[in-house]
Amino acid sequence: MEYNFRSIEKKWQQTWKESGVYKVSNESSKPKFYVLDMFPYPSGAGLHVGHPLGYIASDIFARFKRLKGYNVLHPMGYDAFGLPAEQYAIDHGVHPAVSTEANIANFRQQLDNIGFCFDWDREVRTCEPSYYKWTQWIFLELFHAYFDHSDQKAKPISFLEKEFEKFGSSSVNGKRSPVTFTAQEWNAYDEKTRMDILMNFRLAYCGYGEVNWCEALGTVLANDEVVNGVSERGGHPVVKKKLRQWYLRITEYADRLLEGLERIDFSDAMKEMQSNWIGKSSGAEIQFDIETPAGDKLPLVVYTTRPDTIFGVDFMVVAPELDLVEKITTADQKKKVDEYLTYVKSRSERERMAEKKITGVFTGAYAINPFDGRKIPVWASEYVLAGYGTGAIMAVPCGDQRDFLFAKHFEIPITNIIGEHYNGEEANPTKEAKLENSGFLNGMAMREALEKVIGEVEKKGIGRRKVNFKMRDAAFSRQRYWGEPFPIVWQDGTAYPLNQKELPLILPKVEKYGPGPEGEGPLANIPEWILIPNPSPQVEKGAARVPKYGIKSPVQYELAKELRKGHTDAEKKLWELLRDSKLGTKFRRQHPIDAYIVDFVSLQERLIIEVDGGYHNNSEQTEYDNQRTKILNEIGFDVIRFTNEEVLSDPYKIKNRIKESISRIKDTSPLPSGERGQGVRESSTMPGYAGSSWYFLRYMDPHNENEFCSRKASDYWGQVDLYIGGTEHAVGHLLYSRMWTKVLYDLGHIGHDEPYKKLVNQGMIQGSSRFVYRVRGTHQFVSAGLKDQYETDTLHVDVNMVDGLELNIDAFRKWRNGEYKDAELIGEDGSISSPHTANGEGHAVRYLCGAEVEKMSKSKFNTVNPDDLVQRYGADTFRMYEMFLGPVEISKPWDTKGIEGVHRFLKKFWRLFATEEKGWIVNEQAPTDAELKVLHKTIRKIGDDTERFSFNTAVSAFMIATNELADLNCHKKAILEPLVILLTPYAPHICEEIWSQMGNSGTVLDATFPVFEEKYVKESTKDYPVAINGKTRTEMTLALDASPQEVEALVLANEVVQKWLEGKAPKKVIFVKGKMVNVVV
RNA sequence: CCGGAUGUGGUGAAAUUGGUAGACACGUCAGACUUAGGAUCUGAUGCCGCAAGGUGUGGGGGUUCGAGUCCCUCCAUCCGGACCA
Repeated sequence: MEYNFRSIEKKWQQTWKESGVYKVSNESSKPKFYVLDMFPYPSGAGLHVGHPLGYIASDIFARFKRLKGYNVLHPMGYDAFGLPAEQYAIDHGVHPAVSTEANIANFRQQLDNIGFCFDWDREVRTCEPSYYKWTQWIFLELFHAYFDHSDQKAKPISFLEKEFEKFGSSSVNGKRSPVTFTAQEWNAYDEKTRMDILMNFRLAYCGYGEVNWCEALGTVLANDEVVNGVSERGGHPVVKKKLRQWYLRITEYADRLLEGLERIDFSDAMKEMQSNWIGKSSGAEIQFDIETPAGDKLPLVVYTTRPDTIFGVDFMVVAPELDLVEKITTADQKKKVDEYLTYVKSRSERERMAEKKITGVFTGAYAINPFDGRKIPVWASEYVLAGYGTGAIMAVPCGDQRDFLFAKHFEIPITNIIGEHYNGEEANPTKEAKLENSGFLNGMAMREALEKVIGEVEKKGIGRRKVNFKMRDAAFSRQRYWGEPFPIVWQDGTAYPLNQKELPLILPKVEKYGPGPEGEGPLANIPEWILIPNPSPQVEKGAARVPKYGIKSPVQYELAKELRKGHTDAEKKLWELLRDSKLGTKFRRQHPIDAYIVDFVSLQERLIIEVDGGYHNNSEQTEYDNQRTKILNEIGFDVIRFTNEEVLSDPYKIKNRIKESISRIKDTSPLPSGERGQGVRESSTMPGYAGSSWYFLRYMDPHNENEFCSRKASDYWGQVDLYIGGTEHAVGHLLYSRMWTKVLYDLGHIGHDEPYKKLVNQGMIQGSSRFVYRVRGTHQFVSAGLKDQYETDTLHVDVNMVDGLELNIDAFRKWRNGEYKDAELIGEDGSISSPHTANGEGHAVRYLCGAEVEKMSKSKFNTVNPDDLVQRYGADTFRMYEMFLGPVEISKPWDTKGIEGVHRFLKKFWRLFATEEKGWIVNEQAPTDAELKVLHKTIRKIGDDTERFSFNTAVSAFMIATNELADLNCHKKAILEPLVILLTPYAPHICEEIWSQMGNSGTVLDATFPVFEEKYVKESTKDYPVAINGKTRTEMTLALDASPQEVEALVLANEVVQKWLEGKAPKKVIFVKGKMVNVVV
C-alpha cells in the first residue's frame, strides 16, 4: 500500500461533500467558536499561493477547535460587488453578474481542491438580492438613526423628532442643527424643512462636500482609497470636487471606536494604525480678533493643541480656501493675495504633496493676541488645510517646525518662549520647558500652563476646550453600477427612504456602464428605473433561477406570453375586481417580474396575485409554485395565491384579503401617500465596503428571509472569536464593520458591540521573480553571471519554468507560443545552446536566471498556482507546506523547492501505518515508555503551538515525532491513533483515510483530541550544560532532584571543569534547577 | 518627516519566562541500494582551524554569573500615515 494521495483526497472530498460533515448547527450543547476569514473578492485572476495562507490557518484552527469539543462556525463567501468586475464589463462587454459568477465558480473549484471545512450551506454573496436586501435594510437603519451625545449611542431618529416637537432645537440633541427653532416653529414646518433639518443628524446622510473625485474612474473615492493623490486602484489622478454624496457619520463613533480597541485582541500595529486614522487630539479653540481694512472687527477662531504657547504666536495662518481671506485682505495686499489664490487653485492635490514648497502671502491684516494685545500679522498659506480644525492656526515658530520654516522663509521675527530649549536652528516641540516671555505664564511648566490658558480662555469667553479628530465622515456613495442601489427616492430635493417592504431594490440591468449625466452613475442612464413607479426590475430574460422552470430565451419568453393570453374565468373575474375596487394602487396584468410572467402585480406595493388553475395541484407544479414564490419574495414581492374556486365562489373575501395586504404595507410607508410616483431614484450605488461591513452576521443566519440575522442566532454565535486576514484592510473594512456593529448594537439588533474578539494578520506571500538577460538587439540570452559583459535587457520569465535558478531551456523556447523559439542561450560556463543544434551530447547548457523578490502578480510571471502544486503533491502536502514556510503573520517570498521535504514527511508518516511490501502494518502491541513519551511530548507541543498560531513549529513537531517513531520501529495503534487525531487539522485527507483504515466509522473530526499526561514525559535526570564564565564547556547528566550542594560538588569534580579552573577556586557557582550550571572563575 | 514591524547559516526558519544559538526542513557534500537516478535510505553540514581551540544572532555601547531575548544609540529593509496645528 502506497500513499496514493490523489485517490485518497478525491475520495474524502467527495465523502465530506455527500455526508455534509461540515454542516454547522445553531443549536448545540457544546461551547461555540467562530472562526472567520476575510472573504475574497472573486477576481478573474483566480487564486495564487498567497491567497490560501490565511484560509489554511483558519481551517486548521477550526478543525482543531472542533476536535477540542467546540461547535465551530467556519463559513466562506464572496465580496462580489466592486470596481474590477465593472471595469471588465466596460472593457469586454460582459455583464458583471456573469463574470462574477464565472470567477466564483473558479474560486470555489480552487478552494475545494485544498480541502477546507467551510460550511458552504452558509455561503453569502454580497451581490445577491437576498443578501443586499439586508445591506439596504441596514442602510435604512442608519438613515433612520441619529447619535445621541448624552448617551453616546445611536437612537431612532423618531426620538429626536419628539424632542424637537417638545423643545425645539434647544434640546440637547439639537445642538448640531444648522438653524435654531422653537417647538412651535418645528411643528409648523413643512415636511421638506423637517427632513432637511433631520438630515444633519442621520447616521447615513446626504450632503455636499469636497470629495475625492477620480475622473478616469468616473467616481468618488473614500480617503483610504486614495494613495498619494492617486487612486489606489489604477493609479489615476484624484482631485477635490464638490458633489452631493452620501456619508456615514462615523465621526460620531470616533471615541467609541478608540475605546473599543482596548477591549479587543488586535496587534499593536493594527491598533496603532486605527487610532492614527481616527487621530484624536485635544486642545482648544481660541478666538482672536482681526481688524478689517474697513475698520470693524472680525473673529478668527483657531484650533491648537498647545494653548500654552500663546505668547509665542508670531503670525496667524489661514487656509487659502476660506472666504475670510478676501474679507480681511487690505487694499495694498489685494493684488498679491489674488495672485496667490489663483496659484493655489492651479495646483492639484498631487502637486501639493509631491513638492513641498513653502508658499504663502501676507493679507495685510493683523490679529490681536487676546492676552497681551500684540498685533500679529495674518497670512494665508496652503500648508494650512481648510478641512481640519477651523482652517486657521496660530503659528508658534519656536515650537512647531512648519511654522518655523515658514517664519524663516518669509523673515518673520521669532519670539522665543522656551529659553534654552530653542537653539535658533530648528523648532522644538517640547512640553517640558518652563515658559519665558509669556506674560502671566512666566516660569510656569508648559503642562500646567496648558490647563491654565484653557481656563483663562473659557473665563474670558473667547474659546473652549476642544477635541478634534483627523477622521472624516465616510463617503458612502459611488457613481458606479456594480453595487447596492440606495433605497432612496428623491422628491423635490428631499431624500425619502423606501419602505422596508420594498427591499431589495433590485439592481437593474444596464446596456452601458459609462457614467451618467453630471457626474451621476450609470444608473442615471435608465430613465425607466430612475423614474418611479418602478417598471419592474429589468432582469435578464432567461436568467430564471429555478433551473427547470425558468424561461430560457427571449423567444421562449414571447411564446409564454402568447400562451397565457387565453384567460380563465377566474382570472377575468379577478381582473375586474382589481380594476374596479378602490384599492388605491394600479395593478398590471401578465407582467414580467424577474424571469417570470405573473398574473397580476402592483409594482407600487410590490404585491403579486396569482390565480392557480386545477393543474396546480400536481406535485411538480406545487414545487414550482413554491420555488417561484420564494424567489419573488427574495426580490421583495409579496405573493398571494388564490385558486380558481376561491375567486369564483367568494370574490368579496378575496378583495378584502388584498385590501388587507395593501393596508399593511401602507401603514409602514414613510412616503406621504399621493406623492409617490413623482420622484427619482438615487442613482449612486454603495461602495465596496457596504456589503463587507456586516457579512459576519449574515453567516450566522444566512437563509433568514425576515431579518438580517435573528437575535437568537447572533446571541448564540456572538463575536467572531478568531478573524484572519491581511493588513490591507486595517483602516477601511475593519473600522467600518466595527462602526456598523456598534450601530446595530445601539439599536438593539445584536448583543455585542465589537465584531471581532481576536484578529490575526497573515503576512503577504511575495513572488520570487526570475529574469533572463537578452543581449540588446539579438536573439542571444546570457546567463546571470555573464550579464555585465554585455549590454542587456532584463526580461521577466515565468518562475514555473525555472528550477531554482536554472532555466528549463526547452520550456523557455516553447513559452508564449514560441516567442523565444529562436533564442540562443549562453550558459554560465560560456557554452551555447542553439535552437538548431542538438545539445543532447556532452553536457547540457546550464543557464542561470537572475532573481528578485517582488509582489506576486501575473504581469511579473512570478505567480504560482496552488492547483498545480495540489495536483503534484496533494492538498495535505500543500497545506502543511504553506504553514511550514514560517509564522503566518510574517511576509515571505514563495519558494516551491521546500515542498519536497513536507511531502517526504507525509510519505514517511504513511509508512508508519502501511508499506508497499507488507501492506497494513499497524499492530495492537502495548506501547513502550519511549513511545509514550514521544506521543505525549507531541500532544503537548501540537496543542500549545496550534493554540498560539505557531503552525510552522507544529509541522516540525510532527516531523520530529514521525522520525522518532520510525527510529523506534513503532507501528502500534495505541500510539499512532492519537497521533492521527493530532495531525487531522493539518492534513485532513490522509488522516481520514488512516482513521477509516483503522476500522473507525464516521469522520475523524468527531474524535476527541488526545489528552496530554505529564507522567509519560517526566524525566528523572537532565543533561545540564555546564558553563565556565558563561561559556558552555561541557555537559553533565545530573539527577533532577539533586541538591545545589550535590550539584556543585559533582560539577567541580568534573575533569573538564577542573581543566578550566586551572587549579583556582571558583568565585561562585550558579545553579538553576532544570536549566544550567555556570561556574564563575 | 512621523509611527509600527523586522534584521539569526548558502535558503525558509527555531529558541514560549534572560539560561546548551541554529530545532525542523530546503540546498550542498559523502556514502548505501541500484542497469540508471531528479526514487529511497544513512551520515556530515554556521564561520575560521589539521586539531586544541577561537568566533558567531545588522553595527557600536551598556545591565547581568549569563543577552538573539532587557536598556541606549546608530544602520538597513518592509509596511502604514503623512503639511492634522
